[in-house]
Amino acid sequence: MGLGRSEGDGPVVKEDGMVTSRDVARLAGVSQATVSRVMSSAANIAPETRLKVQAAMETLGYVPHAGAQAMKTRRARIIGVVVKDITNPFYPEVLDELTRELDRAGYRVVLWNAGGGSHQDALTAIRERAVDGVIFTTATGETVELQVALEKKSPIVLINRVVEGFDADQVASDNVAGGALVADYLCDHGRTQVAFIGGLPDASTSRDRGRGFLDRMQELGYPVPEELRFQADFSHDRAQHVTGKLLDRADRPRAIFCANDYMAFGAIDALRRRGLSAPGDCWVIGYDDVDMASWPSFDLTTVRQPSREMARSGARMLLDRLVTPDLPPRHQQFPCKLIVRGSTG
Amino acid sequence: MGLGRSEGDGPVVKEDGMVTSRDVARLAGVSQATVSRVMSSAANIAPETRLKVQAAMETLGYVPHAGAQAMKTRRARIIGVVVKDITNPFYPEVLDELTRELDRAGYRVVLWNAGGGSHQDALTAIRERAVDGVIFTTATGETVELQVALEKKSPIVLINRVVEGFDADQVASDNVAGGALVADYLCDHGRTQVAFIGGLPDASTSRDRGRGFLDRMQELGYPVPEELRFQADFSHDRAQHVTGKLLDRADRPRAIFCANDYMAFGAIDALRRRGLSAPGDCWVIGYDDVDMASWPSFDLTTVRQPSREMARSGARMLLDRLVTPDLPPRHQQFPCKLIVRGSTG
DNA sequence: ATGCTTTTTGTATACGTATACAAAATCGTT
DNA sequence: AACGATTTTGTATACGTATACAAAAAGCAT
Repeated sequence: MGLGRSEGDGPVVKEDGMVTSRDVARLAGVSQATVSRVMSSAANIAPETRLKVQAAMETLGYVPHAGAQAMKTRRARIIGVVVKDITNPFYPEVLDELTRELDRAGYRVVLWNAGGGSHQDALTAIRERAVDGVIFTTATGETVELQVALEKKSPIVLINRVVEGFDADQVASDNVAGGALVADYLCDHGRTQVAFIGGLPDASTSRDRGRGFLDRMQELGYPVPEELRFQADFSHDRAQHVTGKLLDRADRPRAIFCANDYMAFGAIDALRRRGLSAPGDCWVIGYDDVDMASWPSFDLTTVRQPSREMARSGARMLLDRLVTPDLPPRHQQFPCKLIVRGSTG
Repeated sequence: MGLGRSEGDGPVVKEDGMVTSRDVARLAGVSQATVSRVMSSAANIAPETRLKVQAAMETLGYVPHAGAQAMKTRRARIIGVVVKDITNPFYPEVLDELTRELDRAGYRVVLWNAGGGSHQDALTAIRERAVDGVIFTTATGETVELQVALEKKSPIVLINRVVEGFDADQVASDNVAGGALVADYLCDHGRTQVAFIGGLPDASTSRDRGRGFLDRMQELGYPVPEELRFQADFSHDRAQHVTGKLLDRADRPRAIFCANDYMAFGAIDALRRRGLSAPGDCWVIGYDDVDMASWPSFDLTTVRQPSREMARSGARMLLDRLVTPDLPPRHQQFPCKLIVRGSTG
């Protein structure tokens, strides 16, 4: 074993600015392998060697190359998160929680927002080993691609929206029960002529909330007629527009249930635009209980789903799966709760 | 050159699932280098070879390994974006635009949200070559670290918040002028006893908007007394709280200017909580003109800054810099415009 | 056909790190 | 002091891709 520097005496810093473990080795007078071992700290290293190496890393400002590490370790330490409309305040809350949880676990987060190709690109990113796994918050009809990905054992978790019969980890709230809660509440208060504004027809959230609500209304003897059911793509503006048309009808409904809060805000805005208000002229109920729902400006009655908890749980499922790929898929469902506020009653 | 397969005849798919360019080469009966050339399409390739290779890629489902590519090309094709509070609706709008623009350019986006270490970790990510550059939307006092990073020629762009004397690309709106606009408007309408709610004292946006506003009020002969100036950390809740205290005073101010819309919503909420309203009991003015500001529920008078355009511009600056690292730093400033709505006048 | 230029392809290597294996150093025991 | 066990370190190589260089093939004019 050499007595002096094992790694020769080249320039310590190249014009490129990149400092490699070899540079550190050279300065510390050890082999590159030893530097690597100091980094992964676990190994057997003589205390003085460790100090020498750490000093060299310090002076050179060594930072390992993420790509090289990813190649060797087969882990990128990056998680992808797919979202469809980050402008809907529900998603920032979920993202807030996801970034915190993943950050805590030492992962970075790649964000896909909107863009038709988001879901597909996220799956590609897994195959490129650019990300270790992906959390989908807005899965819908792309079941085929997802299925293919699953068969390749891609670590995937669905949160919020869920795909039936899809054998991956999934986290959702009990949307059917949540929808039913709303029906019960409205009927209890004698509001039986009501409208429903759904989101996207192929989103499980919208479907289940609608089903739970509409089925229960029917059970209770007050079926919601077709002409009082709408789809507004989870968009504030479309919900506002739809509600506007509803309000212009001769037989104005006495309550509107929206499949999420964001659309409920649109409904309230439609009322306000006409000089009307909730609950005076029409009750409005949302779903999610985003922070804004509790603001005095909206004071929205809504079904609370534990969004942040769901996010955390989804993140942890994914992290678990990265450690133990053969874990049986888990489907987790959180209970919901009706939060009564000023937009009703 | 060899007649048969140049890459031997190992297994075509390993248990790992990873398909490498070597596997493709083997199947297509060419060398790994040729596969690589087909990928980078630019090179000289015989049409039939290209087809053979493409077919092989297709059947094997080849996707290049991001880490390996990053290592060779010294480009990760990832851009970092740092945000402080994604829950503030201003940032989702900026993010929406950034993700679109960067996606279009073939870049993925790593998001840092909150967390004291965000800024620092983003800089580390550059040195790890995990990202090619970073867009900071919430730069404040970490000037030293930024300066160090800059000296290492790290591609950095600041948008929204800006750091004086910092020689990197920066995109902002003319916040001083914007603040002055508000002062002019209020005085024009005889509202001279006014309060100011700032964000964070070390955020350029808050500082400049405050300065523009307060200086102009003074110039016009209506200095805003110290006890009507507040800091509410750009938070809805704190602004609501501060406004509450303002409203409880004997000499209630006749208008409140908030350094961003999010806080203005808090101010409006404070009014509503007390059964008061804008503009009846107190005018409220915000800054940013986020989508929500135009919702009937808020109908907020505000200073519009072209947030989305700023985001796009910042993204392009960064992309330019990646191509031409020695570009002289550009400071871009967008003009602002007062948007008068129902919360005043 | 011959010799030339141009296109196409293969060989070899580098990027920066992690790790299996072997060599060296250290330690403890007798 | 000598030997074996243990700790520490170095050597060599692999991860998957891109590319400089050289070799082969193809094209073209004579």
